[in-house]
Amino acid sequence: MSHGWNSTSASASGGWDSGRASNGYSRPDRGSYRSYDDNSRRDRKDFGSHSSTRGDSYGGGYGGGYGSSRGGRGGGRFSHPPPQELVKPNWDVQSLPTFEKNFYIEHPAVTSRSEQEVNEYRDIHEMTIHGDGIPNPITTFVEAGFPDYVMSEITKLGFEKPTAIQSQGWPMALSGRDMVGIAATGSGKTLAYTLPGIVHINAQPLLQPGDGPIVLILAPTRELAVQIQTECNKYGSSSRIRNTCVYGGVPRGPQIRDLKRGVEICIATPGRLIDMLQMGITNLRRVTYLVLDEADRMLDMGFEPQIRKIVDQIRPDRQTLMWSATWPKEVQQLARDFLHDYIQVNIGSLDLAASHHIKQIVEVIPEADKRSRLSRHLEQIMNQRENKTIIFSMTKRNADDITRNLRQDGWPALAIHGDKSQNERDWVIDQFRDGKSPIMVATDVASRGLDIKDVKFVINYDFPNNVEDYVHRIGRTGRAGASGTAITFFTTENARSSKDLVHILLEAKQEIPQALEEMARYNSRGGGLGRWGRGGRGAGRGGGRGRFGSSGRGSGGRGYHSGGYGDSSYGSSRSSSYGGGRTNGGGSYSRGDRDGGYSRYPVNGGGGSSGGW
DNA sequence: AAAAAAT
Repeated sequence: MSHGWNSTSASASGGWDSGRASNGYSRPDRGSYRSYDDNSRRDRKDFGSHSSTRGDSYGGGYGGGYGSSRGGRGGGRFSHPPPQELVKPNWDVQSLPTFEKNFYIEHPAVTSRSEQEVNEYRDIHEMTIHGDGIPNPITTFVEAGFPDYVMSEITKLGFEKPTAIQSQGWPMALSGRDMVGIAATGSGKTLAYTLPGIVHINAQPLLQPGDGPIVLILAPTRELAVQIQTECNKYGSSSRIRNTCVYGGVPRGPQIRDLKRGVEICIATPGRLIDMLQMGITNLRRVTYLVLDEADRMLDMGFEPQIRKIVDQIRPDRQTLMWSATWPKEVQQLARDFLHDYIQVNIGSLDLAASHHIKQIVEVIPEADKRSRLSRHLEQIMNQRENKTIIFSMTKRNADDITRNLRQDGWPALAIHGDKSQNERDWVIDQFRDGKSPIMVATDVASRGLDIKDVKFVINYDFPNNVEDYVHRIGRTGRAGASGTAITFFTTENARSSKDLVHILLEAKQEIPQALEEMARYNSRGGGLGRWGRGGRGAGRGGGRGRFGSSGRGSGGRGYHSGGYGDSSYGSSRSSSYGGGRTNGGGSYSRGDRDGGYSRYPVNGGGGSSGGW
């Protein structure tokens, strides 16, 4: 192919053969990846300035056969050849340049830890591991042995301890092994793979003209991709690691410019990346660290063909890290196809609602009552100090309708869904994240992966199509061990999900409204555990239950107090007192002054927030 | 019947 895909022609065009010696890079002894830190940073800085003067000077260096058609303008906007189908290269691993991927030097404190101590630590953090040769978890940042420039960022951000997924995931990832991590978003997953990624990058040859990224991170939604980029920016900047985020819905230009200038990290949603590859804007020949984030979601969204197409373009001896919130057999298959001899860590019980700290309230009501019921809930919620709320609807249209109604009623609500421009989507997320607008109405675009702090309430205005989505939606609250409340409107239309929902509530030891129980009893669909626990999707515990978690820890003991867990407000009394005609818990909210911002909400809970329910 | 994602 003209792409120079086979390694011979690739190295001829300079893409592969970036020769360490020639660019001044030399890897220090295996002693520690800490020690080459200074050296490589200096190099990167130098390169940085070189890169900024690049202009159109190295146009000819890459793209093989494309050179001539680009009319001599390096970044020419209209000079790309027509897209070409991607062909899977005939990988000959032997002839590819070698690369380093094992950087892990175990800290003495970690080495000296007894097996019992390690097991105890894993136990406390609800961690299960699968596979051979899994390194011990680290328990402090120091034990992870990150280079100083990473450490200083960690210190700067004021984290105290690694999260569970980080403490086990870092040594696994740093050791160069392929790995699977099963953990909810918000568990610190992003850092669990980006920091080792940065270490990986700093051990690779410096960027040469025409090089693609070293680290590729694939994510299912644009919002998630942006979220990941934000993390990368925090830690990559001090080591001059460049990244770009490639996703649809926004102009290609800036992304093309970034890719052509060269990046170490590329975060992408599949479609736009394939677009870029087909246009020959970049290539994946240099990728040696591949991350598939939210793998279950990507499969749910039908991305499998695209993912395969992309992964085909990456050398097979790469390091691959796959992350997922669940472990259904489709994801397992993907792991078998893309990973070699992988090791795995699961955090927490995969059982639903892994979230016993999320209070789940289900209200069986007629469709027509939803609107007024929502208002009442919001009156209560907005009286509280912490009141970030996501309202989920089934359709984009309904999301708009709900938002309009709320705004008419004076609530500061913003909507996000797939028909909004990317600009608006980003803006809405920002407003919501920063707490400038405490109510976000969303479709399932926001049901998974979004990691927004302090979401205290999730309201399922419409019940989702399936219980997996239900679980993911309610998982937007109660993040990182915080408390949260999910309120779900359930109508007779949803009866076919009643059994599944009852099962979830049972498992999470939540109250089950009688009406729901009856529906479940008379509704024959599914039988037994319904979709859950059949070993198929969702909880996907391979063979029945108990593979991770619920049989042992997780389900029973931890921290569930029937009643006043978390916020005092949603106490056990709510089901009886709620709806009894009370419309205003504390009296301080008054209707009618729309457009007044939301400063009218009491800022410190003074409005009697604990009275209502 | 719906949402997301490349246009």
